[in-house]
Amino acid sequence: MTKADIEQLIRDVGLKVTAPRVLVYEQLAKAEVHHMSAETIYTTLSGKGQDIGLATVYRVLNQFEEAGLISKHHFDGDHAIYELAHKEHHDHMVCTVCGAVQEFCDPLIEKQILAVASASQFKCEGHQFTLYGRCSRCRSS
Amino acid sequence: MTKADIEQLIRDVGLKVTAPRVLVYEQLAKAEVHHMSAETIYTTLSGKGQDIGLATVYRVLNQFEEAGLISKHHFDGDHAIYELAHKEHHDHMVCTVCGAVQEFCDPLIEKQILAVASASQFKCEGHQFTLYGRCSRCRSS
DNA sequence: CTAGTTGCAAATCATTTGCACTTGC
DNA sequence: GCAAGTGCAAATGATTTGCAACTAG
Repeated sequence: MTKADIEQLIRDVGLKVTAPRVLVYEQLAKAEVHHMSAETIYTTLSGKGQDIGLATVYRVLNQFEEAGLISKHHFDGDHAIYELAHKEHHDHMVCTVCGAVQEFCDPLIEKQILAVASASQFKCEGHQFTLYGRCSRCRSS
Repeated sequence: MTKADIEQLIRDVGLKVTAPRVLVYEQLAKAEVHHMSAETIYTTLSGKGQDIGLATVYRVLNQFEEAGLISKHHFDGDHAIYELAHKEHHDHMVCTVCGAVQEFCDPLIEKQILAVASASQFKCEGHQFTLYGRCSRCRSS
């Protein structure tokens, strides 16, 4: 995804194209770290010499979330984690040792969710499903 | 469950039996509201004229959680919700309108979790699974 | 008696907001 | 030019902690 693509995306959701917005989006788009906290995004950008404020990072993230560009998760009780919104739904496996986040999607589970909800007359509008444990790299430690 | 049972439970996990501890446990054991926040527990007890501090409620809840007597959830990003620890594992459906919490347990989903984890060489140690939507009472509103 | 508990107030921590200044269009 | 966006500092809200007074065993 080029910088021009990002700018267009921001324009498309009705926001002005500004340096902080492009920077935050680029950061989240970077392959290695799809899942980041506001603080991490801020310190990473700030560390690269970018003149950006933490409050702005939070504001931009909230605007992006409202616009549907990104999604927000609360894997632990503390800070929120953000990721670019994918088209396809997916859930997460979070490593309690190294903090790595892997995505997965299981059709059988998705199907069962509907069954469970309808059995309780519950109108399900969304769900949050996270597995906690040790990723392949941290299994032995 | 009698007051004596509660006192014994507290003693069993190695804590002194004190008024705040018994009060908090009793409150969580009350049938109607199995899921409560620290703040709610505090105001409820406090409103009944009990001399208890909010900080103590938090401390007691944390001690109970460490002792395995209760479990803690983060249904939204904000305040934590506590409930007595049941023997059987279960997940939750949270009503986004009235805040009601229903429990459910689906063996098929539990089974799939293991399958998904092992497919990714992930050593699953726990999970958090919450459905958000409208409960039967709030479906129409 | 004395280590564990408590209540209160002050301290944290993540996140939000007020405000004067700056910038996109 | 002006509304929208920004940085900073101060405000917030949930939770934690320091500390002197209190109580269970």
